[in-house]
Amino acid sequence: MTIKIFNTLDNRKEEFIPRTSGKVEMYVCGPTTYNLIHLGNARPLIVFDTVRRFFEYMGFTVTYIQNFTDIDDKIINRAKEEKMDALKLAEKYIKEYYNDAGALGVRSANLHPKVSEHMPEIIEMIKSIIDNGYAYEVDGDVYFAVSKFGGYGRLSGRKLDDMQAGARIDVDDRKQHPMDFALWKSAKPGEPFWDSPWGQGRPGWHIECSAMAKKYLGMGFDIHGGGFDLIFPHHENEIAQAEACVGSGPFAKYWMHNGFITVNEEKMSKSLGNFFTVREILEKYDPEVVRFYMLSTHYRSPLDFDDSKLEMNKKSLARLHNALDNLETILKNSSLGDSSADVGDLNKECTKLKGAVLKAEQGFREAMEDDFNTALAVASLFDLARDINSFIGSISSRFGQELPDSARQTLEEAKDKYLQLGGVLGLFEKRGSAEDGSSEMIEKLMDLIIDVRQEARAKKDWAIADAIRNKLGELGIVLEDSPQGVRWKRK
RNA sequence: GGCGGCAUGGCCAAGUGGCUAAGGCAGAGGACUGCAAAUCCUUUAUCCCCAGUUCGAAUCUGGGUGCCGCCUCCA
Repeated sequence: MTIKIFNTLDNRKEEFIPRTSGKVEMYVCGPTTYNLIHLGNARPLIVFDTVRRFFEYMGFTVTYIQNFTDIDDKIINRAKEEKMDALKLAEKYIKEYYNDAGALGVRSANLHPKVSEHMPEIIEMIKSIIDNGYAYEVDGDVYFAVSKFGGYGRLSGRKLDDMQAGARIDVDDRKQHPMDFALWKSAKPGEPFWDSPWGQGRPGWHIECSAMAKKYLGMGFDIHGGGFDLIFPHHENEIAQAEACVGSGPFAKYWMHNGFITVNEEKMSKSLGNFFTVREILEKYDPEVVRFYMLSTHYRSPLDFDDSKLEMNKKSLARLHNALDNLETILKNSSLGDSSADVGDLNKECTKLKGAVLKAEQGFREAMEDDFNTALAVASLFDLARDINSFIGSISSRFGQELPDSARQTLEEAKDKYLQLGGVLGLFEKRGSAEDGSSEMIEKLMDLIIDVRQEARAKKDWAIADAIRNKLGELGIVLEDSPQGVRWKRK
């Protein structure tokens, strides 16, 4: 087993060697909680959640940390608009985060540290950086001196001199170097603040991740992830801060970055009117479709959203679900039959499906081991779906609803593996639906309706049978008379 | 201006030197079915252009064209 990861630090795929055998420690930059999360936020969540699931599938124990930036200019501004306390506002959107992320099948991290709860660590870190000569204070602000830090620019492949030429920002003349960035910002009147050796203020954006990752994972942890746009300056700065604080590196061994999301081929922005929150998308599409779509392309490639692509993926995903439905239908509706007939061919077919299961699992694993190639892994799932469907078709045409024991066992195994592999991608999970007993009642009612219709069909009373099916269709329920039995599902 | 990425069938998307260029969606034909659905089978590409390296390239090199991202506390 060799897992390869494309490491932004060296710009190539590298073999993954964990710091501690059998364990993976990863830190992923979480959202700034000033609004509902949008599609762009959703991609790293889904990508790294999947990375985490794959490591677990491979037997690793994963420690997954994802922060919340709950102190930030955007939060402060928004809080002013809403005449609300900044931290309360952040708290509100953290709750909303769990709602949306959960819908997308993103599991909670082992820890979700917040900036506001790590002031002592952040201040300590800034002090160390100053003591080590990598930062300086000006009028209550503290800046990191990029020219003092030799490795600055390694992650993003930039040189300080090149960046000066193209800098478009107004240069603050209190900075020693135009690229110097704030570690601590003095508070303006009315803004939230914390006491520090440099007066009242709050941390700069970059220092939080360095401080929290270092606290919970220590220097030299395995994987640091985030969106492409964070490479510079955020992650570049994180490295500089952490390594300047400790006096040595590396901060993290593997840096992973997911590609950007566009909507109708354009970057999402409020001014273009193509800015979508996760919640808006989920009003129109099942979260599983969104997740499936995000995983149908390699995580480093750009990904474009529009309705036609989501519709397409909805149909693709339905195919995977149909195979699962086919499995469940035949296992539910069949009784054990006499397997003495045709046993030779049956054994051959069972062996064939078992082989297909193994092949799919191997293909899936190899795809994922190669820098988490989910697009290729999905293909293994489709292959397996086809093999399962073929097997079911062949078996049921031969044995009807009397399923020989060996066939049942083979199907159970295939189903387990199919669910497991889908689960690595976060698919096929049943979520939501409160356990209030109503779903059980619906099941029973549907069984009743189907029985009545089956009686009509037995008498070849197609008018009644079709009327029932059509009426149900109007209610959004689809009936399918498969050879393995009748099944229903919501549209 | 600096740095980086991308260009594969109608659409989406794997593949980075060599068996028949994955998989999905859409389309066509067939099987099954009371019909419908689901399912199965068959079918659709020489990989943006030019030049080169090589026995051999979608895959490497050079040039061209087009698109995109970062350099703005935007994931």
